[in-house]
Amino acid sequence: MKTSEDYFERVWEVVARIPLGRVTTYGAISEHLGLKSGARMVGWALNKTIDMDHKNIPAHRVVNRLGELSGAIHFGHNVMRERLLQEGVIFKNDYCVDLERHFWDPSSI
DNA sequence: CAAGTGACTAGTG
DNA sequence: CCACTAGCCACTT
Repeated sequence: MKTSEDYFERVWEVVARIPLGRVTTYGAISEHLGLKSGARMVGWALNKTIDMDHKNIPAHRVVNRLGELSGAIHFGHNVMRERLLQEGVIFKNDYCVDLERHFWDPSSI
């Protein structure tokens, strides 16, 4: 628990910096944090977020590399989608956002 | 302690 | 973009 705790905090810090109406990917976050293949751990961190009621963390702005709302399973389908729609995110279909248009690079801050 | 699981990704065809 | 493989690491069983 202790080793991953710092990592979780870092993830939350990055996710909290995602501008409104923008999205990023698990891989981009993990890479920005220096982990070569920690994409799965990013998911874990966000899952913890829900458990702890970290609603300050806009986890709905994190999607997989294809722009799919892979997190909607744990978020509640409609919730994640509606939240993104409310922020003006364009969807390619019900389960996939337009990543080309809304992608935000964590390193660009 | 071994094997399975998961909000993943990159490489290859 | 699809299908398949391998790598990844914390956590659960």
